[in-house]
Amino acid sequence: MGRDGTERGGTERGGTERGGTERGGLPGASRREGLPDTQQGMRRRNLSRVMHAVAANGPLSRAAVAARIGLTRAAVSTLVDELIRAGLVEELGPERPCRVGRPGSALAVSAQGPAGIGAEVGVDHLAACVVDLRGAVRARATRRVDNRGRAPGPVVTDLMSLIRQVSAGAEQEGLRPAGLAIAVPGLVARDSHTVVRAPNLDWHDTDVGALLPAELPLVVDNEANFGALAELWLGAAPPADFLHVSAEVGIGAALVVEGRLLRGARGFAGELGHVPVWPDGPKCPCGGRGCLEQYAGEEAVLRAAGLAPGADRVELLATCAAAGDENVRGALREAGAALGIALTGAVNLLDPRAVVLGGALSRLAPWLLPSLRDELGRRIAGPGCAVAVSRLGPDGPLLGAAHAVVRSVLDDPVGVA
Amino acid sequence: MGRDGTERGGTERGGTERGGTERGGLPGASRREGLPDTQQGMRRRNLSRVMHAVAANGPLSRAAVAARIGLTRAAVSTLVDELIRAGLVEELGPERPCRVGRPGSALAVSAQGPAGIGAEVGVDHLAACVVDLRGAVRARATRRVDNRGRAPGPVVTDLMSLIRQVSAGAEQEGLRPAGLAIAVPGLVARDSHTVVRAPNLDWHDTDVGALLPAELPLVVDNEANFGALAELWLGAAPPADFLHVSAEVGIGAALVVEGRLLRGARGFAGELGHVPVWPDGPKCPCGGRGCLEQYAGEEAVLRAAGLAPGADRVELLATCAAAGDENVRGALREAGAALGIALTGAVNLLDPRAVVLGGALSRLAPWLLPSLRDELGRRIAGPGCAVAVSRLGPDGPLLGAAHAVVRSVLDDPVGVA
DNA sequence: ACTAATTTGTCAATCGCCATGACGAAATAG
DNA sequence: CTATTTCGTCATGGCGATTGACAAATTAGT
Repeated sequence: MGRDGTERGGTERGGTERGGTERGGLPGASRREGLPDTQQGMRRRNLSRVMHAVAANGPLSRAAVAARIGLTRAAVSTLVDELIRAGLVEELGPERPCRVGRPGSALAVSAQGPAGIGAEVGVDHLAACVVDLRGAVRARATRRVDNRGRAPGPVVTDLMSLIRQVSAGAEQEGLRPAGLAIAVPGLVARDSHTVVRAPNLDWHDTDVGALLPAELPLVVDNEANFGALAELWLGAAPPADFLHVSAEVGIGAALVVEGRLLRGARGFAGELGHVPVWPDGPKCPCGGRGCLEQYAGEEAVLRAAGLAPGADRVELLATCAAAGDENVRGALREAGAALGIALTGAVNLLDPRAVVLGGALSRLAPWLLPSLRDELGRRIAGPGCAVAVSRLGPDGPLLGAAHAVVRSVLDDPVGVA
Repeated sequence: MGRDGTERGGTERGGTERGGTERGGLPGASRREGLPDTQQGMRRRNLSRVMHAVAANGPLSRAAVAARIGLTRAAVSTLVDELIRAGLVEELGPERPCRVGRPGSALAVSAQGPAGIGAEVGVDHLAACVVDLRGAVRARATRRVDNRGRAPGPVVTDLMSLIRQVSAGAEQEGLRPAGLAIAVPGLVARDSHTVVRAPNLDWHDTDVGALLPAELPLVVDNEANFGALAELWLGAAPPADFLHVSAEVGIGAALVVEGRLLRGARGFAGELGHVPVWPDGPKCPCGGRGCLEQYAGEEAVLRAAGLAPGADRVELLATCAAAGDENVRGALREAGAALGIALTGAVNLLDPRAVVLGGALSRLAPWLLPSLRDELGRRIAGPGCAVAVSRLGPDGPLLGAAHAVVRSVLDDPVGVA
């Protein structure tokens, strides 16, 4: 995939580099006070605005872009020229004249330019996909593997072969991989490629970046985070402030505030699974008692339902519940109630505009929602908070990862001219 | 005819008006996709950077400012000239030469320029103060009044007389009030001056702005929010990510993320007092059961301690506990444990770098902390989270309000002509 | 004491980027 | 066929930061 790899190798893109200035108490420590504002920065931001406008609002003429982002037509012309020369935007030809006046020439983000590669390490599958700048999935591959307790090396090797497969297919279509984002079911240290712990994989302090060939800019993050970003970018009517709850084996949450992900000081935010629900409840491996996972975690629900852990546990639960199994329905009802109690705390604390259930929860939503909404509605004063179910379901994290790369290109189109 | 109307009617684009219409920014300028990036904006941001650098890091020479913010000395020179002409920065004279080379001339933010007025409506007091650009409190006035159940009109009238008193004093010293910020013990709707509800004052949907002469730019916000900002700006070794917990009558929290306050979609974030601790506990006026306030709220603690509500309840608790009253100590121990459980959820969810106890909690911290830390430490896996006590104590909200005005001047120095 | 070295603040010249206003081009309306 | 409207581009200008040079003020070295 290294056709133009050198071109992008130099610059660090994708926002991870920013911020985080150590606010050490010492006066001499904080050297830089934010980055200086120079004309190049202005240019970059305006290029980004053009990209976002064109990417988000279909084909657009230069004049329409200018009106939308508040610059003059002349300025937009030069910006668009630069983007076309960089292969990020292409001219589709004259617009259909529907109003009086000369028709503009339609612009769209390139379908041949850079593309984002998303990958996912699940507990029992691996997946990879390629998404182009327009947001279309151009290639995709999945493989069922039980990764429980498997060493990181072989897992990443397998994943890499999937990645090579999809990116080879994409390159044949003229796409150029611009970055790789990997979703993992575990905690990832902030601004790093290190999986601090992934209980279901039994990984600890694993530097995923060190296991991969350093061909592309890499991002590694929690699957719940990528799932939330997918909901933000691809969801039906996305509010910019919501709490995304997902469950694979553990229960994770991701909070989106003003269109940005809240990661926490160390990157560990979103551990909804270990919020205390019944403080004197059963012991939890985390050290606490009565954590949400003891009531709504996969294992707890299976046990309460009287089912043995099988191959596809979530599907098993769903089919049993759909068939009317009262044990299963009761277990899901209880899980929903526990979720509702934990979410009450979260909603009181964060005032999101909505709570979105993703991942396995979206599959089980029909049986979780009544008791969840009941607890939430009873306990929360005031206007309350909408509870919605994600359309994306289990695809969220993978799509979110690929789109994260695409967004990083939109955010800074001119990595290197 | 319709220059805008035709544009809208003709096209068939699926009007995806982005949700973020109500961006909190001061100037209207709500263009379609964020505001355009023009040279004036660059100038404004760089003026702001100079102001922040000079304000934060003591007297500084132009060269030092340039090195710190990454601009050239020449550019900083013109920026500083403009700030001096505007009366926001003043030249203190030649620096003491400690290194080789020509000594610079020290710059500091003006002590005679604009100043921020902070005011506070407490349940049993009113206060106002004036803070200059250097952060010094230049005037201050407090008055003990029992505001419980008093109508907003008279309360605001009394507060206004305090405000006039301090601002008259400040004007005699050459200060010019640049804005007014009022801290109230209740929920304030986002980007408004309306107190949606303040249970202890018995205010509902009260537009404080309408009760005040519109002399100055006004900000109204929750006292917990201002307290957290005070901690951020004035605290000992302030991390940029922390959870500030304060209690006056209710229990409020404010979350600071990357140096910014998280307000929530409606501005109601931080309702820690109504996080469920024991889901089947006693009923709470909010509608829930077993909310934190039922265990750690002022009333609950007084009841558990066997004390009658008196004049200064917090002080009463503190003196009894200090005297060794076992009933009081036990009540505070229980309250601390409940706080610890609620904070476990919050910390798991948000991963702050620290939890800071402010307001009345800082006074009672010696008796709350042991059980609080115990619960938190037992339940939270991983690196845990520091628990600190605010130095500011009850002064936090008032100082935070005044400083909020000062910060707004630093953030946009030329806006205040 | 005198010179060399270093740092500061400022000035003139230049470059980058966007705004302005005018123009030809391409469509519709009458 | 002409008037009107809108689009894209060009030349010009303004604004803001950079570059490079210089005088001023201080320390270091002999």
